[in-house]
Amino acid sequence: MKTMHKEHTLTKNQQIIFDLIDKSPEPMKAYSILFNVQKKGIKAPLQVYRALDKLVEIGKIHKIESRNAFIACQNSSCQVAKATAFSICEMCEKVTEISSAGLSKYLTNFKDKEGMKYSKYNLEFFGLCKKCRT
Amino acid sequence: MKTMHKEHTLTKNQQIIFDLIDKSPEPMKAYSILFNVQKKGIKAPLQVYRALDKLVEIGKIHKIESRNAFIACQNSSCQVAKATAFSICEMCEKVTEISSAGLSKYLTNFKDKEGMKYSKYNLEFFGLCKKCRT
DNA sequence: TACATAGTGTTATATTATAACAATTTAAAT
DNA sequence: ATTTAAATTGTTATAATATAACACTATGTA
Repeated sequence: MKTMHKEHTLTKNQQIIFDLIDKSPEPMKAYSILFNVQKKGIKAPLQVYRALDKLVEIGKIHKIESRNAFIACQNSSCQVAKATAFSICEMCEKVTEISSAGLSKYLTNFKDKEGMKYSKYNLEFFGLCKKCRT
Repeated sequence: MKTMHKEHTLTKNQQIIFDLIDKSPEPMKAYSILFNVQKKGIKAPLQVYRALDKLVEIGKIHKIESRNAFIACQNSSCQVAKATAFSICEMCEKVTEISSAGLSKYLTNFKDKEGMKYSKYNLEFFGLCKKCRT
């Protein structure tokens, strides 16, 4: 078997939208995506949101909740985990996905006061990126 | 000195909106807040959003980003920290603020690949609450 | 083939949030 | 007490984000 993950063959709309997000250096907002794919025949918000929903579901992209924006996954394990962490620069809005085994181990093993553990989480760190700090 | 924190005396609108959120057993959405305070003379979305912005800024409430909803702070240290963590039940939408010294210590000491540390973060855990698990 | 599931295209609308501007209140500093 | 700056308010309008509903089409699989 080549892989453990189901191969999600993307549909036309999903592929168009994924390609756009994937080559963007920064998170993209839904209506900016819409504007950019109109020449490819995707004309309505719902077409964009449906593709975004699916891409998020299968882990190809993530939503940056505090920014209502979408970024391509940098980390193959997200296809199964739904456990995400990002650093966000409050000056230039640069977003970087964090893939730290230590962090994810700590968070998946974290127990709340009732002893409950969580395999799904989203963590957003805020600060100034290297460039903006200098 | 009684306290280290500046006392933010809330204005009328801020107090009305804080009281409403504080006595709500669940996170409240902006337009639900608006509906509930109209009898008190707050008539426009902007009046609500302005109060919400201020209350978030001074740490009296927090925004649950994945739900676009607001919850009163359960944890006095938020007035200074802006470092928040929540558990969210995906079934009943119950939200609980997590205050764990261990977790906050781990996260504020966490270093990314470039050695960068972050004092501001927001973490949302997802799962099923005690009630919904049974 | 036939059936179920997922995806599409479309119109309309719901929900969340901010812009701009004039007036008023508050805090603090003379 | 008076002046001044900063914050808050009230208001109208509008921007930005997201979903409902419905008819139709494509795809995978039994």
